[in-house]
Amino acid sequence: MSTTTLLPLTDVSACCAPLTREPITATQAAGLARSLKAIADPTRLRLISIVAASEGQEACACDLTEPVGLSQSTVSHHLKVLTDAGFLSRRQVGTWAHFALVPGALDSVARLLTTA
Amino acid sequence: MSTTTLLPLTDVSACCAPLTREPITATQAAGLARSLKAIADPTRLRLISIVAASEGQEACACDLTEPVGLSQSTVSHHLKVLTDAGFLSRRQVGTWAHFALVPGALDSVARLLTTA
DNA sequence: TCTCTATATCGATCTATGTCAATACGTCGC
DNA sequence: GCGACGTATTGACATAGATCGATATAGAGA
Repeated sequence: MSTTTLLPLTDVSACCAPLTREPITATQAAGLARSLKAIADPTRLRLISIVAASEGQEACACDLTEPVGLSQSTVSHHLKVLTDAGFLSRRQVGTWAHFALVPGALDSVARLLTTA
Repeated sequence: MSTTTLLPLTDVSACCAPLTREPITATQAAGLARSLKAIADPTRLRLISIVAASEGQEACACDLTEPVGLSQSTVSHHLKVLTDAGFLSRRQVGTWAHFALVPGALDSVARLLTTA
């Protein structure tokens, strides 16, 4: 797995009709499910939340391990999942890795779930 | 497992601050993750979509098995997951089971993901 | 009551995933 | 170049979850 260079969020937002307008296709469902799976984890939600609440909606990886109370490798894995899914972006600054919220990524998912 | 009488969506919507305002607690993250896990599945998204697009946003279970192309027991299981999570409601009509969208359930999740 | 039909539950299996320890990779300062 | 440090990757393990066939349950009708 891992290096799947896919742009799930792009696909998802390309689909225009909200979930509740008309039956979605299997392909659309798979795409949206992939995005939702990426954020359907307590740790990843907390990571997103911490990043989002940081200065400039960006945080160093070194500041993310301690708050969630998991090992460094596990946090790194979660950050990769979120980055691959298009919710976070990664910026390398010397030895440090900075993660930032991708603007609109969460919103495009939220929009698909909105019935109104 | 199974008969866990919990009201995840109520808990979730009780939490007011959106995900990106300030770091959410582990408990809040767990609750939201549980709701998201319930809809982070292609089949369940399709079931929701079919129900939502039906007359009165309600559909008979008998009409849900064929469209998703899975066994009856699997579809029944998915419907139970969605019902337990508070996204669908179940109404018994004789032998038939009718499932309907719970108004506002998807929206309350969507609202938590919205950054604006 | 008996049977048919619709739905739910059970048991089993296979896959996906969260987690960690250990290790590899890359960058910085000396 | 070398060692220290931050991060990513690998391998292993345990648990959760998706799926199915078989069975149980329950209501409808004859």
